[in-house]
Amino acid sequence: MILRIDVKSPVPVYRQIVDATRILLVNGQLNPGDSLPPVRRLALDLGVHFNTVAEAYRTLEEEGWLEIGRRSGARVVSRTVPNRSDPETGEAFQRRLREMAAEAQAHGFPRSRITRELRRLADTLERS
Amino acid sequence: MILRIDVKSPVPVYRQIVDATRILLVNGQLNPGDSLPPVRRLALDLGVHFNTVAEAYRTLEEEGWLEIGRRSGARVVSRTVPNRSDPETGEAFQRRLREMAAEAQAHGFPRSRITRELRRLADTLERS
DNA sequence: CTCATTGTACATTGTATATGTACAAAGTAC
DNA sequence: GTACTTTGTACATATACAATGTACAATGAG
Repeated sequence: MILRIDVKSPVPVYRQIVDATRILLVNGQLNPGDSLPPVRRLALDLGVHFNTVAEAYRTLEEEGWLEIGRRSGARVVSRTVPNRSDPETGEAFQRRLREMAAEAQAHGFPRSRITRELRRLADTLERS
Repeated sequence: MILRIDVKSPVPVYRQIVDATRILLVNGQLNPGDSLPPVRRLALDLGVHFNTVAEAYRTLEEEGWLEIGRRSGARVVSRTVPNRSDPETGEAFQRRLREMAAEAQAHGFPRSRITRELRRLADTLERS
């Protein structure tokens, strides 16, 4: 499993691991039955402590993606997606989207590229 | 100035203030010459300590949006947008976009609504 | 049965957020 | 010009959380 994390980011490392892994899970690059690397192994690869990785695995387990066993390690399980999406999720999604767009513009990122990236992601999601 | 913040959010309050204000600035709802409320006033409105608001103002000042004076308070200044957007900003934007989409899907948010929100924001940005 | 491999528990340390309190600066009123 | 009020600033403190260090427990392999 290849992840890139940034220790200088304000986003905590364990959450970066969660976020990156969740993308693999949603995209079907990790499927039920697949094993994740042992915490010590992934920790070495990423250059962090194994407890940090363990925390990330536990978070993903709470979200229903993984099953963790003492000797068996972390294994992807088939997950029943919550089909009842609360309205708050939608609002938060919209708000964070606007925040990110504003921040990108503030960094000098041209509006045309923002719209392009937004549409590109929309297309990708539609096709997969 | 009307902002909504959430003290239960994992995002720190001062950053929520920064993010929300930045949207107003980018959208032209706050313009050069406009004054922001005194820190004690906005703090009362939001239900936080005034030093928390002051920290947000300082962050926006560092980003080049504001000018802060002892007695004059915080005032919006005309800002020269960095026209040289470093490639890292673009990559980070794409990555965070994908992370958010994955998280929304994990929460049961239907893919169709995600694509709709993405395109809606793209349209809005294009027209304004 | 033994042991290596795996995750877990918990104490410790560092960092960042939010607050409390005292202070400094700078307009305003007279 | 002096006193006062309004503004932001500085810094010490409390707390929460992230990351680590270290010891332990469970479990599959041989």
